[in-house]
Amino acid sequence: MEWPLHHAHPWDLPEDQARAVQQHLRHYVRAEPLAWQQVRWVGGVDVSVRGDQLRAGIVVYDCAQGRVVDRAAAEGPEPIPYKPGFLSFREIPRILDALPRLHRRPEVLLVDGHGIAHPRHMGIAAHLGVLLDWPTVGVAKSPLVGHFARPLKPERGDAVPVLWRGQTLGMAVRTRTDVKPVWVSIGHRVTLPDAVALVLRCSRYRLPEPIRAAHRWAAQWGVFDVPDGEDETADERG
DNA sequence: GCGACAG
DNA sequence: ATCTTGTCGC
Repeated sequence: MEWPLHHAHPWDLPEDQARAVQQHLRHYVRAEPLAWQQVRWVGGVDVSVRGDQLRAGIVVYDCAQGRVVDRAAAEGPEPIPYKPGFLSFREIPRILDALPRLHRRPEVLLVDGHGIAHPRHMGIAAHLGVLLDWPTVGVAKSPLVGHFARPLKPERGDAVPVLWRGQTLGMAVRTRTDVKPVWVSIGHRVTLPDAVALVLRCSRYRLPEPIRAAHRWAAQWGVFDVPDGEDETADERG
């Protein structure tokens, strides 16, 4: 399955050039409505680390059936060490390796990490979205920049704007009562309210099901194929 | 200058 | 991210 790249660029860049790439790409982010009520196939993207190796795991979660219907993975050496603000340069290359191995095209991708809630508005979800020109949402487990507009209520469903330098960059969302919130921000081609609604719709626990599944799948080293009999034949018979 | 800092 | 047992609570 093809995933054409837009605004492609090198990945092995010194920090100042990586920063320049981010400053450039931020201008291509678009906020568009996404009919989240009608979305059926939601992608989950995550990367796991083992020693000096990275493994990207991508799943396609069928909201109608409530299960994973496709998955793909890719492994490779650690490109650069982790540096706050430059996560995408470390993880996206492996994600791009895994994507073409999918059989099913997700309508939107939920990415483990921030979208535009980033010092230069170029968190991993925004970066991936612009490269693919495909809808993406960032779902992070901890903040990178910004502060709450008001305290967050303990009940599932509450959400507060995350403000930074006079702008709303995302929302802290309580996906489960009495559990630490997640930080949701747009990646590309979605609006913030739609992103929050979608995240809530596919969350049973703290993290959305597609990301939970991608997390488990990314940690399953050495396997790259789809789960047996889960997708190919059904896809061909449409 | 100092502290903070997704995964 | 990863290294890791038990433990508290629904």
